Amino acid sequence: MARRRDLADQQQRLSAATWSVLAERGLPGLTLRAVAERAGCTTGMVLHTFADKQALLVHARELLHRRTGQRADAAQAAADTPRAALRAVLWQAASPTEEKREEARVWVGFLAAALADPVLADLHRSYNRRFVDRVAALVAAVRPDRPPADCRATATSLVALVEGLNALAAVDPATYSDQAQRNAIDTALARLDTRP
Amino acid sequence: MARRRDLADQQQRLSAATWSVLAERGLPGLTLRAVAERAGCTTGMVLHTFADKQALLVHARELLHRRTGQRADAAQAAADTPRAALRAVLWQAASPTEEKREEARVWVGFLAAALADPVLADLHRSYNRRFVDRVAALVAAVRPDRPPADCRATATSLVALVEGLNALAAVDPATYSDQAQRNAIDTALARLDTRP
DNA sequence: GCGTTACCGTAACGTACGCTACGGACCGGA
DNA sequence: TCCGGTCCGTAGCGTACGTTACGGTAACGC
Repeated sequence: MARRRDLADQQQRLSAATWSVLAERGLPGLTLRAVAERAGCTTGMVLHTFADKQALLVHARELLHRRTGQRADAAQAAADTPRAALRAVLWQAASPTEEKREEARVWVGFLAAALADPVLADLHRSYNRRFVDRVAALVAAVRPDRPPADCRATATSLVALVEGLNALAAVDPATYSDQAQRNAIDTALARLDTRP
Repeated sequence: MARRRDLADQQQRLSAATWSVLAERGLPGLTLRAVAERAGCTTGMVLHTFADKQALLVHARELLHRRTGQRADAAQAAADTPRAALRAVLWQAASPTEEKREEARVWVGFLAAALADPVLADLHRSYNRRFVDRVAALVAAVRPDRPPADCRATATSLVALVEGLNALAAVDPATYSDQAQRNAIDTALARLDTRP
């Protein structure tokens, strides 16, 4: 036996480097060389940690999901009412900080990549549906009187609104300012009260 | 003098080929060779018509805007009331047909490209703001009693919802079915009645 | 009809990509 | 201390990209 490495740690660091490059240079700028440079190693090490570029992409996509999922968990747990939880989850999905704008850019990059990569498309669908499920459960908690199908429709609509705000704010933060985003979400949420 | 060519026609045909490749292979698959093959010519002709690849991209982006703009014009003109016009414009922006799904894919591609290309980012902002202006004017026509700032906020929210639906439906048409999209838009529009 | 000129196909250049083969470096065990 | 195996940096392969240079070709004016 000899030299042992922390595989998980390397994967995480390389995923973070991948993400950083994605956010900064966009999808076309995401090359193994750029990732290696950002991570402070060589392409050899990158391809010893991940079998190929697609494996790296998949792992970075999972990392993005984990980050947003954890933040959603935290927002949900910190709220004391279902209504506050729903609002907190949607607000955190919007992008008030620079860090989350970066996430939004990466998200858009992966969305575009999913259009041509079936594996990434599967991941996107899976993660997005999980997000819809989460929101639908919260909507059902806020309005237990509504049929589940209604809650699900409302949830898909809310998710589309939030992701649309995120995507548009990534390119035009002036038009889709933080305040505009929160305003849009709150207005959409107000419908939960006024309708039967 | 000698051989004259129809520059505008060539630009249009090459833009269409660019768009077709974009929709089918995504942004990474958009190469000058692929465009030339799709257009039935060579890369030499492509680069005699457009100075470089970016010029081709810019022209294709303008073409996308022109198509969606024309369809919005038609939808708006065919409606007899402001409310019907607003609904028609938003519905046509959503993607009920395969042709518009293609447009949605191209739109997502250009959105991602805009994250790394300042020129495309400028174009995106310009076109998107024009769309927001159009929707805001329609909202103001439906509810003349509301202050313009309110109409604009509602418009940005509606645009974010529509573009979010488009983007998500491009990758997951099962979850974001045509009916789900129209349902979401109509529900958002219903707010125009119920609120003061 | 013929020369001139605009036009475009051909071919290739330089670059950067994903990926691989190989050899040295490093570390745990004896 | 030395051995053996694991690990990773180096170098380079083949490919495909954007772009360019050049020569052939087709059309217009005279």
